Amino acid sequence: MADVTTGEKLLFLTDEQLRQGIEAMFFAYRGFTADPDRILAGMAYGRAHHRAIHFINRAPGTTVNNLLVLLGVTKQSLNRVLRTLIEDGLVESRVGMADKRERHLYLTEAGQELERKLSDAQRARMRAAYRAAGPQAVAGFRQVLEAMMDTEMRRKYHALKENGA
Amino acid sequence: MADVTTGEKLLFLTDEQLRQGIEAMFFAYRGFTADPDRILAGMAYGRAHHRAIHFINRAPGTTVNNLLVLLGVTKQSLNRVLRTLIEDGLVESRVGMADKRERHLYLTEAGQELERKLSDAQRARMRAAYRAAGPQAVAGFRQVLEAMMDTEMRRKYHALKENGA
DNA sequence: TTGGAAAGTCAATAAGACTGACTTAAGCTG
DNA sequence: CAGCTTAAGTCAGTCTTATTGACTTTCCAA
Repeated sequence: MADVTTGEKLLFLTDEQLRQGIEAMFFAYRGFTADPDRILAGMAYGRAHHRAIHFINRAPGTTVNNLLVLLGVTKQSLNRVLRTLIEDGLVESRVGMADKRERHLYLTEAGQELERKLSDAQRARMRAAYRAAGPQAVAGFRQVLEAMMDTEMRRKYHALKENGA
Repeated sequence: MADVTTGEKLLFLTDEQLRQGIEAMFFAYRGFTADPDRILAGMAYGRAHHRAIHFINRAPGTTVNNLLVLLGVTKQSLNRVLRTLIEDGLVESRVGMADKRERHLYLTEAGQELERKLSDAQRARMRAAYRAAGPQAVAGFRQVLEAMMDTEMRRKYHALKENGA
């Protein structure tokens, strides 16, 4: 019976429990993106723009290459998004001081305003979920999510936390 | 100071904490979909096919309309995916007994085999994350995810659980 | 000074989604 | 029975986000 691990652990590692976790992730992620998606639907922007804006706000001065890796997209993909954001005056691209090949990205006033609008909506939902579930649940939530990341992404996640802390 | 809620709750409801939660969701979801995506990349299928297969397996005999709402896509979108799956012999579509307008969807042997392959990979990651985080964390994880869903989706999530339990 | 890295661009392609319009078949209801 | 509604399926066109591949410009560094 207790061939793999303790009885307590066996209880929640059944296929059924794991499937429920998978479905919870699926449905929750839909909720997670729903509010920003709604806001962006009106403008000429999509989820890709939101992600770029989020991470530029989070790590101001980040380079294009940095952002590329963080978002997990190709240069060409990001460039299209970035170009419209720069043209529309939401993002500023400054030539690097030390290395002039690099471009450092910053949100303009207008960019920060949109960022606030988007993240306000997303944080409101997050806050409600956190409140409903309680502090202990939140700690567990964070632990499981972190364990679910690829090693490389976990590294980047922590790097961002240092930044914002 | 304690104007909104208790001190204990204030601690983890700072903007910074919420932002970290948002980023954790983003990075974890990437990990969550990475394994099935890799498997499907070789074949002519994508994430949309995976989702259809998952839910048909989960609720065998479900109707097209049911699946539509569950996945949150349009009829035309689902139909393209479903058509290829039926053509390739992974999904079977049976005319309804009670209502002949309805089509009930089932996985064939081949469909079940692919489902197993995909969900094995996804469950392996889930299992590893659950093990690493521990039982208490898992309970919290589930609570927060559930609180994050839209009401309608939470209803559907519970309906599926009844089904599979 | 030359090789390689960072950024940017052009072109072609694909998956996955959308709207809108329309057909077919079948159920329901007055 | 006639007529409205519902479930499914299809055709056509569009959009966003992503891809690969090829190429240029700029510039750092050995």
